[in-house]
Amino acid sequence: MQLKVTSWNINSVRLRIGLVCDFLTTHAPDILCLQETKTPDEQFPAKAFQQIGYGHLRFIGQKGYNGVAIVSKLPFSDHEAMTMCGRPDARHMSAVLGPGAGAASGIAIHNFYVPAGGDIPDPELNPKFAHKLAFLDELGVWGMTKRPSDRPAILLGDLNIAPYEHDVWSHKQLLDVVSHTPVETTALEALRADLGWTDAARSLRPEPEKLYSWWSYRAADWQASDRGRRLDHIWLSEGLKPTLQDLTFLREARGWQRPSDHVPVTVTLSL
DNA sequence: ATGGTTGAAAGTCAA
Repeated sequence: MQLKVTSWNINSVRLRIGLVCDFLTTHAPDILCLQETKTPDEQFPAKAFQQIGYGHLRFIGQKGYNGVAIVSKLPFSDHEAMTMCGRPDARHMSAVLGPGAGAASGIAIHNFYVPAGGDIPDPELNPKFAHKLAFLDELGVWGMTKRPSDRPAILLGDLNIAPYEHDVWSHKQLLDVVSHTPVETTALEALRADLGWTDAARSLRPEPEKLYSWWSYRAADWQASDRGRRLDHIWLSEGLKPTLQDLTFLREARGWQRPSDHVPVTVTLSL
């Protein structure tokens, strides 16, 4: 079977439920992982997903900030929302595909929303940046000590870091801009490599090709200036690496009516 | 060096 999984920072799932449903009916991933849903659980638009064939939902949200969701055609056997950095931030949701998911059963999906980190790249001066670095530390500790290593897994989400030179429009100009500073990029790369994850995007489309998943709302013309960054990632555990068939950044989604500033990133696995 | 836009929310904070 083929398994299609999408990660998308939606920047309010209620505001963009129409776009999300259009995306699902057109591209039909088996699983969609959302970040920045900005929606308390009692207001999550579950029915809209259920009506178009996505009957298996796991979400955790807050009023106005953060929030993650896993929306799936395939059933789960288990799920968990980890509390990160001791805060009620709703920045993680995981689910394990259930026995009814065919060859995909047993695969764990980990959906993360890493803190953006504010503007000043100094943990002494900026508590948001300190929080981001602490979150990355905790992610590394979780990967080393808590994640079952015998279970195939996909780690994805808005990691808010563009790790490589060609993950940003100008490596030199962004070296002191939060999302591309050496302290962040080395921390992310270390925890990815040390834990044996494969970066799906760079596995199929290596540097120096430019790859972006986010373009600022502040650009006068995002398409013309094309000052993007690759902040959204899909990582595969060792065993899933040979199953990777395809990867797509849906750049056109940035040009939709009232778009998110992030576009959907999708992998297709052949199981 | 600064400003530019968006969302949730109802003045500002976060991104």
